[in-house]
Amino acid sequence: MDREWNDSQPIYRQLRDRVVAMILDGVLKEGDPLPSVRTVAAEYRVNPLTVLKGYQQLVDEGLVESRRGRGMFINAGARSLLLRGERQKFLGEEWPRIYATIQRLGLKPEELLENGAGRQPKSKTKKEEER
Amino acid sequence: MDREWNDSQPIYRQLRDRVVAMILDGVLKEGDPLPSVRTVAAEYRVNPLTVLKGYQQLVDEGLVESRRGRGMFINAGARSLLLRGERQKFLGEEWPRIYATIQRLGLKPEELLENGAGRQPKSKTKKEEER
DNA sequence: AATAGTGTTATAGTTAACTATAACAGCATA
DNA sequence: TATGCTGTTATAGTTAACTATAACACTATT
Repeated sequence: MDREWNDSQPIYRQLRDRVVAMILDGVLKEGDPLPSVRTVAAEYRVNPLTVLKGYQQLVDEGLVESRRGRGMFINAGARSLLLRGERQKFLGEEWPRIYATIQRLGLKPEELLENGAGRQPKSKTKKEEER
Repeated sequence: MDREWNDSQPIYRQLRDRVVAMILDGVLKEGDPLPSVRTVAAEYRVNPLTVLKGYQQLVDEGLVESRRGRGMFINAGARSLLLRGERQKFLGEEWPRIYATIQRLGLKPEELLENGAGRQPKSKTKKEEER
């Protein structure tokens, strides 16, 4: 967990996404408690209400259960629920846009998918440049 | 050009991105005029100031020149300037996040490459489900 | 000169995101 | 019972994005 924020999305959504990532990565397993609202707020120097808003989103999605006075806990089945939902969302809404961008920039999808890095296209030929 | 907006980014930035896409795709060539602020505002049913803000961004990036009373025009060298800049931005800031997501969701490169449109994962096996 | 297009600026209001601060409500444990 | 941790609600203020409406400044055409 690094503590940098991205200005392209509201903090509470990024917060939600991080927890989602932790669930998918198995860092947070079913039954596990989330780090408390206040803890996170302090650690990331963010308002507790902002953290709460991110967490509420998870509750609304049925991924997390909130027990007053105890904490918030990962629900049973959260991970497989996520795998289905996030896959669909990604393939349906995000990937098409991303793929179009890759094409537009003249990058090779195969290369990008092989090694996550994606080499810089160095000496571009005149042809490539003009496409 | 379809006229839908994405709630994940401010309209003026999406507007900017569309023009950029049109330049990269060769729909708008150097010297061409952009559709006028008022035209776009009317067509997309958006405030003229919002359109202007998107266009100003392009001016600030040196891609577009504004001539009062005449219109706004694509600068010389805009496309190659874009190819460099956008590639770097994409590879440096966006792709790493995207790639991580792909890994997390256990998506297969073949699946993604099949068609940019994105295909729904059909009957997933128990094994896949648990990763 | 008048008109109809351009970009630009001004004024003002709404909403969502975020912030600060404080208090309330429930649970566990010394 | 008191302390300290949870989630939750209340109040209020700031900022960015967006909106509506209007006017101004410039250019080209009639």
